[in-house]
Amino acid sequence: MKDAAEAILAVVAQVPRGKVTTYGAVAERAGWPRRARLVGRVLAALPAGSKLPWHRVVAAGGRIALPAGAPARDLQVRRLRREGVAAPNGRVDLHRHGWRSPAGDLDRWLWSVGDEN
DNA sequence: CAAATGACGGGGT
DNA sequence: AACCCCGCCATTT
Repeated sequence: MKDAAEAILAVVAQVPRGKVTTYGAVAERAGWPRRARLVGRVLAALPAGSKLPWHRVVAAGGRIALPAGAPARDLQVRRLRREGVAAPNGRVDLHRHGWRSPAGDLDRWLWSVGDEN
């Protein structure tokens, strides 16, 4: 599973400031569809002073996944806030801050490939 | 070895 | 919107 962790961390590292993505989306982009939980475990194992923007990863629907009361949760919310991403009620608006990979969307790609007919 | 446990997700009530 | 339930699966009990 070590390779998976590597791919996941690589994806998280790409999430730009002021944008957020979801566990499921990260898993998908990392090449491990439906393994959102794995993403959660990998991030949970992150060393204390990691430089990765783990705070830009939220649960489906924009929910902050960390349990209420967890110190890391507050840190995440503060960091997001500092980047201009508000999280009222422990929620971020994905329509507004959701990360759309720059012009390389998977759906778009799937459509443009099979048009050689 | 069986059961519980999550930084998850989606569908149903 | 708030829950509940179930599928998911490596780890921990």
